Amino acid sequence: MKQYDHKKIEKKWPDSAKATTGKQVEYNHKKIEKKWQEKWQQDNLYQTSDFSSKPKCFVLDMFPYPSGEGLHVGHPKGYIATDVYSRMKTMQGFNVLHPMGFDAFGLPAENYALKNKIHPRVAVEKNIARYKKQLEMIGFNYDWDREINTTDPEYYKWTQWIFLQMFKKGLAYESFAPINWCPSCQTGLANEDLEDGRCERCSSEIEKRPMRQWVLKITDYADRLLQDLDLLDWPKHIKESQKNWIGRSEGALIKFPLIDSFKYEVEVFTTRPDTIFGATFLAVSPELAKTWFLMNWEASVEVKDYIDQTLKDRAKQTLKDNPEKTGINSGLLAKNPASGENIPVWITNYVLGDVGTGAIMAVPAHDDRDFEFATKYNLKVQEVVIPNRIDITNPPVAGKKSVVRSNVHAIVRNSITGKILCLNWLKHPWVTFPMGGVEEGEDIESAARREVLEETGYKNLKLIKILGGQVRAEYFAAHKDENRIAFTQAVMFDLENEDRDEVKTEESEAHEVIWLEREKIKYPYIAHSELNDWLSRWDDDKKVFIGEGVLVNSGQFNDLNSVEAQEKIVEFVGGKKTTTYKLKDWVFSRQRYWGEPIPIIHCVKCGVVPVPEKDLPVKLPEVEHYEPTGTGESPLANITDWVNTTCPVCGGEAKRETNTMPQWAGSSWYYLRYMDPKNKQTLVDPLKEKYWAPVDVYVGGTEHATRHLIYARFWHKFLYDIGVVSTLEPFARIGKSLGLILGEDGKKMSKRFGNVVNPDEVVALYGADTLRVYEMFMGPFDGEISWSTDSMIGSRRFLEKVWRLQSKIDINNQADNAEVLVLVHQTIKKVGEDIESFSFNTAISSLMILVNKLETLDKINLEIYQILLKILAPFAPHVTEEIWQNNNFGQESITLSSWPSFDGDKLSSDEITIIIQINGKLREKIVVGKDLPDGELLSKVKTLPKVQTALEGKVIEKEIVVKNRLVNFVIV
RNA sequence: GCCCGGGUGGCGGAAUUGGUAUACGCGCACGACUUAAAAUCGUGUCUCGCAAGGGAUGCGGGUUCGAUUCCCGCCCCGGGCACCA
Repeated sequence: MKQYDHKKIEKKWPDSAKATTGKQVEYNHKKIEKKWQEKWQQDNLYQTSDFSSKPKCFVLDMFPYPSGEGLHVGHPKGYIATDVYSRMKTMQGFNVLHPMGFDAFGLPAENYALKNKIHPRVAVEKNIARYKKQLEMIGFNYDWDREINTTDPEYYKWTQWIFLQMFKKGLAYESFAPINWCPSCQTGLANEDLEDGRCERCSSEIEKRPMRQWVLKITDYADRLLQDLDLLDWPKHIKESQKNWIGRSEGALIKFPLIDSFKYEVEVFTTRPDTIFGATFLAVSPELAKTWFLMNWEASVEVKDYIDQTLKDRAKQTLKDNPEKTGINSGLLAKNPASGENIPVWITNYVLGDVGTGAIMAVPAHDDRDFEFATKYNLKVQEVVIPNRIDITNPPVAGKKSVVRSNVHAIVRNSITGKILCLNWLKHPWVTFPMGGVEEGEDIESAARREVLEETGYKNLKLIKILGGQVRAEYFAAHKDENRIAFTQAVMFDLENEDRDEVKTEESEAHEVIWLEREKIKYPYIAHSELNDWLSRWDDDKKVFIGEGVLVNSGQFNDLNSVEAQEKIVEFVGGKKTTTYKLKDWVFSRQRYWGEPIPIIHCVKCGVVPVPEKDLPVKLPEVEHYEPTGTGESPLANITDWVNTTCPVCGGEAKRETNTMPQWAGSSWYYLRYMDPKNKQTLVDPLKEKYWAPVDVYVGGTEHATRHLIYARFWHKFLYDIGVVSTLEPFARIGKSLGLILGEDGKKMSKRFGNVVNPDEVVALYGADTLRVYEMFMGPFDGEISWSTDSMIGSRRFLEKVWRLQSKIDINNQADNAEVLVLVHQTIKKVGEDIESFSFNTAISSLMILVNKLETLDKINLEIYQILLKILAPFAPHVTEEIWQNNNFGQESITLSSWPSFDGDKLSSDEITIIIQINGKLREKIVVGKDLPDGELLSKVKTLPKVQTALEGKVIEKEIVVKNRLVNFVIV
């Protein structure tokens, strides 16, 4: 394959290229881009003013975490998108806020500093400077006066302030429960920081460690976080992730009293109260069982040992493991509040202490895990819900009497041919298995054998298996003129030999015996609506029915639909409808140096005391050593000057809290600070907040779907509750999530794979405008796409074409080319709509189509060329600015010009191409005037030679005309 | 296992209130310019067929005058959750 020689391309744009009057100047991005970037800066072109008569638009990027490696070409993709979007919005007359800042606290920065033996503060400053330089090269329209940095004490003062407000409301609390501990990062982590039971940063296996932690009560907001997703214009998959993460499940709390001298009621949480009659034992977590010791439960030694051992194993086991289910009979009996039966209480490792109530009612017939356990320990399995099928080909007929029957289906297989024995009914359009009613006192297998013998004469059958429990079905039995409600079981046999008795005449007159291939055995060809149930049980022995159905063996609730029965049963057993969540409170302290100090003081006398607001910020002390201690204490604990303080309440001896906040603290509210970045009195001025909030468009990667985006929503809702912000949600819209740019090899761009492409090189080679156009054109914004420096040439060629069109401008050209005019209006419309919907790739494609068209003309109307420049400007601000100003198209920057509008009447031309189809196949095209009446169109079309040949000697059954689009002749 | 999203040329991809499938770009081939090459410009580029015409949007059915688009059943890929009761 031929490779472009980039060095040679570069020679084409030497730095020395000079403008010559009257002559075409070469497009030299090196000269143009730097010049305009400096000029824009000088003119404060991108300074945003608070308040304006214009409508506001807040466009936000997820701010970067400045790593030591600098930017690769994947990073700017999202920034380019918001830049394009915000530039268009500015031209459309909005007062746009498009800020940038840096999120720099946390482990990556600290680890980088440790590795390179420089102080994190110094490292962060250096990295930020590098990032800013790289960003500036691409020509973004940020208002750098509003830059923020989460590690700036003037910023984190307010992060600490929010924490204090939460503390005051009881939403920040100390916990001593076991938490996730990363032995490599030497810190506790939140649930959100894990990936498959490993540390999301370093992939170490996580241990459970009991230790003192600050925790934020995000669970108080679980329901609102879930509900208010409906208010958001976000991509489906992000909402979906949040939904899954919050993990709401509705069910009921039901009490099972113990029948024992140990008086206690075991409360269980279940999502399936309808199955309670099938609850044949209770399964209790060892964590819960252990608490019973405190209530004077006299357990046997074996039981105590089991509990201790299981708890020990659990501490060691990684979160991902699904160990073999074990358990022990506690010796206790509980009363099933629905059936009244006494059922055993088992202590098991498959019930978790921190989910629900730590105990479940086990329904082995309708839950895979309970079934597995019951099978292992030989516990009773009681079926209480069965599938309910209505025969759609033979539905019950209204007004006919209904008969309830107990039925059997016999599935007989010829063990040599594999074919299945069926009956072809002679007076009805049915094919069925041998079948019939089960007689009083008859077992299911005998009934099946009897039916096979009576109906087909075969007598030597070997039982293979009974296909699970009953299935309820409703159908109309035409041969008996009655509706049936049949409770049916199926029995499978192998035919041992062909020995066969004579069958009665009435049977042989009703149906003939046929043998069918297994592939033929499908509903509705086989007229049993239960068939799919049989088929799914056919090869699969373990069959637990977890679906919706009809209740059986459930006393007064029999025959009820299982979903409808839920509420009634909860009421019957005195249970309580309730809701649980997977979301856990946010473990908020880290035992590391580089984070916001938690503004709390521990006083010997007064206990936990918040730092008074006037003393904020609690600054991170300057230290020599900031390595993690590994003891579960933060490195700050060793800085005695800093740690030792006086209690703000009693003035006595006190120590500062030494844990720091997690990386996600600063980013949970940063968008608010952009509205008012320098305010010393308050987090954000309420008037400014009211003006700018909410963020109109937010852009960033999917990896933040369940952390940053949940945390920020949580903090925002809290700030709403205490009156700091005025909107329910922080980010109204996430247009599309940002798809990664992979390396040319299809792998994630990383130093490790040696596939990193640096934007500096690419900008030097092709220019920032080409980079911007290319990244937007590569593919759909939310798609994951491999980088290709070779493919960039297309975007460069496009900009060069635009550049060359300058020579064709003709002020006297009257723009009377109707075709071009239509295209221009279509392009204005499409580019505007596509940028709005983040479909940048198709916006550029339509710009290319316009440019290709203009290139075919000898002269270009000035106005049309200006329109082209304007709608291209958001993508390629430098080159369009250069052309704009060089030709004196305006006194000011093209950025300050207004977005062109399109004329709805000019979106289609007066001449329309109509396609002509014969039987739906394209046969001919014709150009006619717009809105030509159907009759005229048809007669015109029929004169076309191709149409005439096609229609010759044929009868036209139908003529379909779709206005301004097509004619279709249906012929025989 | 449950829940989302997706499958279209050699490649990135376009087109869905059902109406010309493969826009735009890359690549490739040929041609023009050039001593030559690069760049640039032009032409061609789903597939079978000389043509007429046929076939193709993961697979199999269905609805329709007409299906990439809607319905049913599968297969595969990506993602979220997961002993969550």
